[in-house]
Amino acid sequence: MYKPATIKDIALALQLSPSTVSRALRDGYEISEETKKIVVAYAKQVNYKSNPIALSLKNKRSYSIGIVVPELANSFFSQAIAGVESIAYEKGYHTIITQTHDSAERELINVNHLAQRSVDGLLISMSAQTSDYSFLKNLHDDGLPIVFFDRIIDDIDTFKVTSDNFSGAYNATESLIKTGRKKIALLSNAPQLSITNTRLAGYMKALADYHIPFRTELIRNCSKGGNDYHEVENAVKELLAMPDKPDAIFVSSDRISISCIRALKNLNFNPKEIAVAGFSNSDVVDLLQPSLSYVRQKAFEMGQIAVEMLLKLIESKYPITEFETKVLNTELHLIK
Amino acid sequence: MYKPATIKDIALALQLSPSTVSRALRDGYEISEETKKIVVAYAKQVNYKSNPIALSLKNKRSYSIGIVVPELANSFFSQAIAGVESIAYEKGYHTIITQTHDSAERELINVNHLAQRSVDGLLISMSAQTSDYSFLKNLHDDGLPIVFFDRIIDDIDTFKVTSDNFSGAYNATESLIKTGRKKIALLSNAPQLSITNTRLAGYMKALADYHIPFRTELIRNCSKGGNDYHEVENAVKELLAMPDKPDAIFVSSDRISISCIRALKNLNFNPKEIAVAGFSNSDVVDLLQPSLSYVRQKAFEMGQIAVEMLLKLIESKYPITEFETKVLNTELHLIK
DNA sequence: GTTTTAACCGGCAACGATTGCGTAAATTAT
DNA sequence: ATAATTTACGCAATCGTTGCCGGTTAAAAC
Repeated sequence: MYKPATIKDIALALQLSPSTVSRALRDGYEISEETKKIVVAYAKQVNYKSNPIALSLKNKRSYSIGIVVPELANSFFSQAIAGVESIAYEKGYHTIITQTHDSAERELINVNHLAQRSVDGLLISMSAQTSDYSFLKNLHDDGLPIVFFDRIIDDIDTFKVTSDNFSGAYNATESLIKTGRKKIALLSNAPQLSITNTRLAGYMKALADYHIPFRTELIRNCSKGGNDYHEVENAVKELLAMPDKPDAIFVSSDRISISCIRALKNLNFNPKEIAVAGFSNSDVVDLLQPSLSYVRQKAFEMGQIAVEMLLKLIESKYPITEFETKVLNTELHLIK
Repeated sequence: MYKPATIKDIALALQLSPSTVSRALRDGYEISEETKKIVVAYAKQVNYKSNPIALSLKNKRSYSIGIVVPELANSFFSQAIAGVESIAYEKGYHTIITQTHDSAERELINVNHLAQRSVDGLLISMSAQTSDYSFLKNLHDDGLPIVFFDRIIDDIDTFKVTSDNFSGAYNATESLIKTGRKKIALLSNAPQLSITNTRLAGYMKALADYHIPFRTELIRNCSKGGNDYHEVENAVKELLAMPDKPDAIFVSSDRISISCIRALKNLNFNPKEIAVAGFSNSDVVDLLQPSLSYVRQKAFEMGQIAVEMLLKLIESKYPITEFETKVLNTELHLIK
């Protein structure tokens, strides 16, 4: 079996006590320079690396942070994770990434696993299908530092960072209106997500500002969040089969934007006939056909900010009671 | 701080010894049914969960496996990871995912971190920029179970799983030839990757079989693996500026396929003028414009097979000396 | 009635690293 | 020359859990 050198091994080989070796390696003041040299040299020779597991057990600190996202295949999340890593590595923390596939059950399992493997803190963007947040609340009450990003929740009082989803949705809707569209459908994600509702509000405000009546029959919730393509295709099909059918679709979810484009293609719809705008952080969204205007979130920055908040929580000597929710603006990219 | 209940806490509360509690919870034969009931009930009440860190320290088993991939944002890898997870969770293992961004340095750091956090084994697809495999070889020689997938290497003797890159490349090239293309350029990844060379061989064989001369000036290595778009754009630009310029491009790398498409669009090239075929597991490749024929790998299955191999290594009582390299076939999707 | 034999449970040590405390020897101060 | 201090190190406990060795009862066997 794989068996790295330990402090005891070194102590035995050098006829010293483990304590002395430990202190020598950490450059303790009570160890003679000569001894230090010997120990350090031998440690290097046998490629000694301190055992993080043992340290975690003793210190209850692991210098690793857990990341929980719905779906790695979603560009937004992989970009956010890259942002997290850029800061975390710099500060000496490692990241442990898990995905929930938008399943509440998997989310519970993953979060508990991370908590028990004593991550020092948790970055989480909630699964679309989670409605019971008590497991997170319990962990948080027990003192586990948690920061929410993107898909945040109200029930837990801590640092949060998300996009200005209201304005993003408003601007996207407005851009459709400005190109003459008046019957704008909305495809959205599961209604228990914070972002779903905020984006709905932005959409409604834009309609109101331009005196376009709000029609509930133009709203479709795809509660499986685009994990089920057929749910989206059916929604699109229904919309386009309406007698007074929409001339545009605003998609308020990243995954569903792509599914919507695919549905329009599969249903052989003329791109001129129906305009699409949607949230998307896909790195190929500009190459898609039918094309769409898209709202891009600052995913990388969001990851960076989230982890900075988390590290503040982790490294604070005293409990923090004043929390902030940061809101990042979005960028609207129009079809050329 | 977050402080879960321990066996000691239970022992103290129930006036028992820690050993008794431990055995009661694991249903040891030497504990009376009555005591077991009491202990189990109390453990449930205080939500006792065994501390995996302590267990790892003691047993040198963590029931977690490390996954190292170049890039999470690459659909191929996120699909493979999903495959790994599907099996791993079922068998009671957790996954710890890290990405290298194709950096040799980051790969070294991540692998060492995983090894020291005592993962029971490692699944790895090599970074494009790694040329020194000694760190892996050392770990492997020390007994750490390792399975390579997709981007495998020859230097280490263990289980491996990859795609039939030769046939994939052959078929894609052949499809271009069959549509009348004769001057087929090749865009490929870093030459130290196994897959790069195998795909090159498939490309060359197809040319040879159809009596098309092989021209080195039509080969371009993008050694940054598509992480640098401009590298790809320049390669495309150069190819298309040649006096006897190619009428088709075969892209032998997932990431670069997308970059190539983007380059052709940015350079305003007529899709009729130049046909493209490439490896891609993107879930939107069928929606891209300019469109391309694409070779799809069985990423999910590859992840499943890789983890099954790894679990065989991990759970085997005796050292395994007979290793297998599994090769999965690919699917060619032609432009409609 | 004495010995065997279960059934049940506790104590100790160990996994690897750290740390407060104790202490011997060496050095300095008086 | 003696006391006070410094230097340099070892001991033992700790984190949570489990394996191993005991030991104490009681019932069963002789």
